[in-house]
Amino acid sequence: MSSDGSRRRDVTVADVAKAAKVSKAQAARALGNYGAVSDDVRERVLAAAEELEYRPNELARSMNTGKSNTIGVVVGDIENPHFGLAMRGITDTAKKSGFNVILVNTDEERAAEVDAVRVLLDKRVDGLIVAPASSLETSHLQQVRESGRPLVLLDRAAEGLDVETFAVDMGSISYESTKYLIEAGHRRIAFVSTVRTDAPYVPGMTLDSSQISDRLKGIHRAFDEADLPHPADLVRLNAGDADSIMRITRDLLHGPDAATAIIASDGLIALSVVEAIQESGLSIPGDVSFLMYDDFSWTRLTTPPLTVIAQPVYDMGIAAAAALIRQIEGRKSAAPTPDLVARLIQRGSVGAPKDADVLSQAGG
Amino acid sequence: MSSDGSRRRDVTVADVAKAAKVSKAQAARALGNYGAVSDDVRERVLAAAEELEYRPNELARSMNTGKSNTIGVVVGDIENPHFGLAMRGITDTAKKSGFNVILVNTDEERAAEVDAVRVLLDKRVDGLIVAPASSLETSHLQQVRESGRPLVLLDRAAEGLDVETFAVDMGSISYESTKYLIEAGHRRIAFVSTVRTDAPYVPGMTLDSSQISDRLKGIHRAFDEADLPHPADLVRLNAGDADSIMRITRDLLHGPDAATAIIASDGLIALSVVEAIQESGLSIPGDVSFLMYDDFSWTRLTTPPLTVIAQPVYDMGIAAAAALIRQIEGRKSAAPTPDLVARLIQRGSVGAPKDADVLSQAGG
DNA sequence: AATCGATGTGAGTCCGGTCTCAATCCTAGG
DNA sequence: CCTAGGATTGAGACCGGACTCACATCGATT
Repeated sequence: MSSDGSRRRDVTVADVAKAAKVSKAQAARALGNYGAVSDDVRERVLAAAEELEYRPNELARSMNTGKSNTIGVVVGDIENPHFGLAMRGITDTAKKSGFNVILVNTDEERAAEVDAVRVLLDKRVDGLIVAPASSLETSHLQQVRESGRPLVLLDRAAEGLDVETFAVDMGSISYESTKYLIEAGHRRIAFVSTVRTDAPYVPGMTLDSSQISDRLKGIHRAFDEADLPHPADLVRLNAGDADSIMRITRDLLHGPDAATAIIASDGLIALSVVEAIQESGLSIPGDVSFLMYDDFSWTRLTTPPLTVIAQPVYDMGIAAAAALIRQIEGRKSAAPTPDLVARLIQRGSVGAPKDADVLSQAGG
Repeated sequence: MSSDGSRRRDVTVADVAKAAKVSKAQAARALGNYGAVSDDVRERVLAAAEELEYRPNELARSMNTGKSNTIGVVVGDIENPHFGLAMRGITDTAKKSGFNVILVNTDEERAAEVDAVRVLLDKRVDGLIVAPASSLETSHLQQVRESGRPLVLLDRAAEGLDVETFAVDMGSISYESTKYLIEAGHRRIAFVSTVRTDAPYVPGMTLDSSQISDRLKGIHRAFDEADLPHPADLVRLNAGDADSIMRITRDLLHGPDAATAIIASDGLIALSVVEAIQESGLSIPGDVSFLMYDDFSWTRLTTPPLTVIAQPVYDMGIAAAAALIRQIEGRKSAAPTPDLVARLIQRGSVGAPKDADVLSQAGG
């Protein structure tokens, strides 16, 4: 079908052996560099291999070594730079140890994730890195464990699953950030996240995402500590596409009980929130303060530059891959897990609320 | 090593066959859904498979079908949202046809790319999508062709290689954009790119990247057509890390012959260029006009929003994957290649040059 | 009732490597 | 000169499915 002969049968050890006039076993030994081979044979085999442009079939090799030198990575959305960067950390690390990476995107759908894990297992990857869409329904991850293949989690934890997890401590950074906002005078602090829920938010409800639960707990803790009521009405989940996020934002900014600060749960949300704020003709931080998760480069270019919560995403990718590979190779944990801490980077998007007095009265 | 028994041997057809008290062949037929199998046997086999939690070994299957249902993707930098988005298009399309994607990042190093291609071929991927780091040195891609395995190119063309390529026509969009800048009064239009060269830029020199050559040709054409000299001194290649880009930008903005407009070759460059402009205390477009490739969401959030050249990156990914899969499945090109055209999106970062008169005199 | 084609079925081969095992070759020690 | 023991070597099993082939089985045809 294609221009030249096309389906040239691959050269195999047997072909090389024949060309070098030795047995298949000897050729395999010379090529695989194992067992005992005389210099004479080795030379002839290697020459023949070179001549025939022999390339070992990794599939066949994997089949009886049981190792594929491949790791599977399952993420929600590779289009999100958060994962793009983590992926970079993973592939960089994998390459160093001679591993390849199969990437599966789940669109944050649990069904897709279950499927992805199954397919990767069927493909006999040596291990899996998963950023679980749900922290609660983890039976498919449990199955990975049962299959005996190494698994590490990225970005999010999974309930009741004894697995190495590489994510930052969301509770403490959320607490810290909220405290920062409260100290700046904010009482009406909104939190916008894509996490899906069946019911509307009520404090303490069980959420699918450990990340988001932890962040909410952090917010809660900061409010409790300041002896202030936690404005549960400002927690907006189920923020899906750009339109819905903009609608939510407009809603938050509207009315007498408007939010004075908004925390965007990720970079994608941030884009739409900021856009909606700008479209409303409001200024940051004059009218609304703004805080977002992930320190993307562009956050320095807006006017004002945005105050962000930086997560060591690249390092998380590296750490996850390193740990997984260590497990695959059956080595004991040598280096302790590097501490993956998030940092609040104060730039220009957080200020005092416009009508601080009115609000503090309403709050107290 | 891990909590429970760990290395449980995988369940094979033979195991299922034994449990169902039929021959391995019959079990295989029932499971693989081919050949003739009586209802009785099928039932027993499926029940046994269920009971034993049988999962076919895709490796073994691939080995004698010769199909791995896997495609390899080789890109320069997955961290770059440009590729992140393309990757999304690829994985979405691949999944629909039951293909998995092995991703290799080359860091735009040709050596890494050569290696990546070899490894993927060894892994017996069914086809390859490559965004070649170099449009000139393409012998490794030629080898892919010779191996008979399908190959399509993404984002960049490769000299003298008869392969389906999915990229926008850089020449015309570059021409159009330059013309737009010239008509706005600009004569000193700078172009900043990461492309590596051994020698400093001279018009018409051979570049490693077809993309960049085409863009430069477009710029050239626009200048020629306007009967203006093309300011070759403002073409700045080898813009590597953020620091060097910022240095280049400061340099372009400095002195009597400063640039009045800057075109950033990609999103990463754009970030540093804009940052440098802002740091210099200059305003866009008051002091400098700015134009960049790729329409990332954040470009709408800066003040002013940035004028960009939008490329249908996601669609390019989809088209590339669809074409590759079509080739793999040996089907004839059904739908014609969708036209992948770039669009100039005028927002707020291009205006008239500050001292238009002075410059037009200098230009004419 | 003998024949024929359409199932059903099991034994065994093959894919392309890795690896075991027994046989053969060499060389140094006795 | 003979032999023990390590170095070489080739035959063949094996990994886990897919698939070929020869051999039943069985209802339908004439």
